[in-house]
Amino acid sequence: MAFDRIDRQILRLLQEDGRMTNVDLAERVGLTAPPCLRRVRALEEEGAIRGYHAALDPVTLGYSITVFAMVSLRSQAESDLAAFEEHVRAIPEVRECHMLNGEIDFILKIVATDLRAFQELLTSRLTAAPNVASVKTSLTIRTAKNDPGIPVAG
Amino acid sequence: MAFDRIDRQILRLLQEDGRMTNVDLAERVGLTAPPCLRRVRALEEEGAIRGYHAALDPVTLGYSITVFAMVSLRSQAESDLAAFEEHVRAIPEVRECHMLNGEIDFILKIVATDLRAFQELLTSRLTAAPNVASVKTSLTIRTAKNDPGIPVAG
DNA sequence: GTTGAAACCTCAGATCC
DNA sequence: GGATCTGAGGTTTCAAC
Repeated sequence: MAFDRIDRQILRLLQEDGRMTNVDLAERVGLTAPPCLRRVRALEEEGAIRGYHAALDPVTLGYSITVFAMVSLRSQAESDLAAFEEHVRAIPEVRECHMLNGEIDFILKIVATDLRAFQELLTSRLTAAPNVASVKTSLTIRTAKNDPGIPVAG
Repeated sequence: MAFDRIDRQILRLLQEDGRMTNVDLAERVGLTAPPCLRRVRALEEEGAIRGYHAALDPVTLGYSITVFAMVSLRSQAESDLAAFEEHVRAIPEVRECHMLNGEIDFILKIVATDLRAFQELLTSRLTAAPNVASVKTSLTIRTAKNDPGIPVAG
């Protein structure tokens, strides 16, 4: 999987605007439509492009709260780690769950409609989960940067 | 801005698949194409839909490292907070920067191609930034869940 | 093996009801 | 919200480099 300059341009442009038409995209990268479309399909099949998503505005849709939760478990046996991951995967308000090195085991990004809903989620579904030793939460005051994806040169 | 059941369906479907054609979308929500397109345009103009993005695979594109950095500043005066935000906004590897309540001032999500590149970024551009008191970093071992966006009923 | 040209067919967008 | 229409874009086929 080696990406040439045109592939990287395609990836960068589609990361910026996922609904760009193929003819626009082709023009921007200096190709005609058919070879451009073939490259896009190839990038999708190779897994370089995982999907396309509309970015919704949380606040407009009623999700005014974003919280980061640092979770430590009592047991770090693989089966216990996996069980916790499975548990949070089923909670729609938990959008991200990353296992970390160091003192804390997981960091979670959680969204909620308001503080009350978050407290309810925290106490009844997170702190109360099996094997959870401690949960430290931090409310997001404001978000200065929130770019999905990764840097792409080209 | 009140969203009815069809609006929420549209939002949910476009969050799942941002390249769905309007005719597909219309069929799924039980409308014909023109009114469906009018709703989508309205949702875009109201700001409920902020944009569309291809989700790229970090590992395939050479970004094998994801790190969370907890940053504390020496001064929390608004001008100093804003200066720090401006500083990290210009670093492409810093994808997210959220101001938090509590002991730490900011949490950053950072991607890097490898550990060496991350260490370089950390020491030369983050720890060395003006007004930074401490930076604690945690490497992501694995990511159990990473859903962009928010829960949408419908 | 990848590009480009042409054909076809579906979709987006505008208009009107 | 739905029906109709037109022009534009997506997609396939095939020839050429």
